[in-house]
Amino acid sequence: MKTGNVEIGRRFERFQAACRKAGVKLTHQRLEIFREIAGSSEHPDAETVYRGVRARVPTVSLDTVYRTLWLLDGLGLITTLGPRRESVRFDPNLAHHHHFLCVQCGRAMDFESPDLNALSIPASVKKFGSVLATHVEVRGVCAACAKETVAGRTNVTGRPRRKPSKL
Amino acid sequence: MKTGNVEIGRRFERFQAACRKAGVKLTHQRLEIFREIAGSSEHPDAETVYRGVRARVPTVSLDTVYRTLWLLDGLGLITTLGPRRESVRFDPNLAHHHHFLCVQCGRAMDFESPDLNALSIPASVKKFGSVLATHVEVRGVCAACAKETVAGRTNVTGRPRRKPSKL
DNA sequence: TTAGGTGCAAATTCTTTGCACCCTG
DNA sequence: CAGGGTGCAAAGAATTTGCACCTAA
Repeated sequence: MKTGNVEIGRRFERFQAACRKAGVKLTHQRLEIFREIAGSSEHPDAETVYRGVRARVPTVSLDTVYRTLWLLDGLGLITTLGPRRESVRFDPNLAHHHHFLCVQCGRAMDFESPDLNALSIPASVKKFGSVLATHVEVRGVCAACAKETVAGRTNVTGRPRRKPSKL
Repeated sequence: MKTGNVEIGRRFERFQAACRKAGVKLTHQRLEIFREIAGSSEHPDAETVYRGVRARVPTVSLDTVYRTLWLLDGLGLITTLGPRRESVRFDPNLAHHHHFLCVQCGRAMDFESPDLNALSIPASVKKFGSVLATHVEVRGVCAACAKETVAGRTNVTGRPRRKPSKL
């Protein structure tokens, strides 16, 4: 899975511009960590990124990778898969349904929609494997969090609090 | 968020039938753990289920909750949100895209689809909060895993291996 | 210069495992 | 009665934090 050079270049520009705008420093480590992730269409975890970066910057620390990854996430330069920095959650609702996920507190709400149940998946997906289920994931900020977010701080720092806001 | 009694009853029957069919014992703890999760439309994590069950069965242990939850998952009685027992993964692809998630190995593949990008979300979702993004999550078994799964063992035991199959 | 970044090591939290005893089928 | 299931305590992993030194702007 390779990503075109043109696209990678674009991602770098976006990165540098975002750093400037957000007033965060453009360090060697950040550059290399970004390079590591921007160049792949894999969905690496922190450990994997760490291993890759260490090949070029032997002194980086795993926690810098974590901080940078969350920084990039905060800057909107990358996203995460699934629930955000929360552990696995279980869902007893076996009816076909969909989720609204709050990106602040991690809360998940169910909703139903016959239209969405009837989604047709592009044929190209079949080449990945056999399909068991399909659902729509909507991300946003839930009403409760929107209210709390007084001054719109976005915590771009890459230093998350351990429990963002346990439900 | 409450779930109707009829539906709960149905879930219990399904549970007992599934246990019988899979040949796993129907213990007091399992019943109570199932009751705890079947009765809510929250999406609790293991810790939350544990607290709830402990109110009725003071001696349950957290690890029994974990085992039972994964057992229920293995039996197809509940599902999980997001990636399956994997840590957070990051995605550098900012283009609107969708995911195919392998339920065996956790690998995620991107795919694009103008049709899916154009999904219209039901108006009822707006009451949850503001929508930032929407994407489709397809779950299935990837080609690689399908090949490996020789005898179709589904690991219903609830005793997962620590690293199911690190990508 | 100087506030923001970094590396290190220790702390935390979340999960899983080993094992002896217990209970369902 | 037998083998799966359970609780406990300890091991392991994945993340985060405190802090003193370093460096981009």
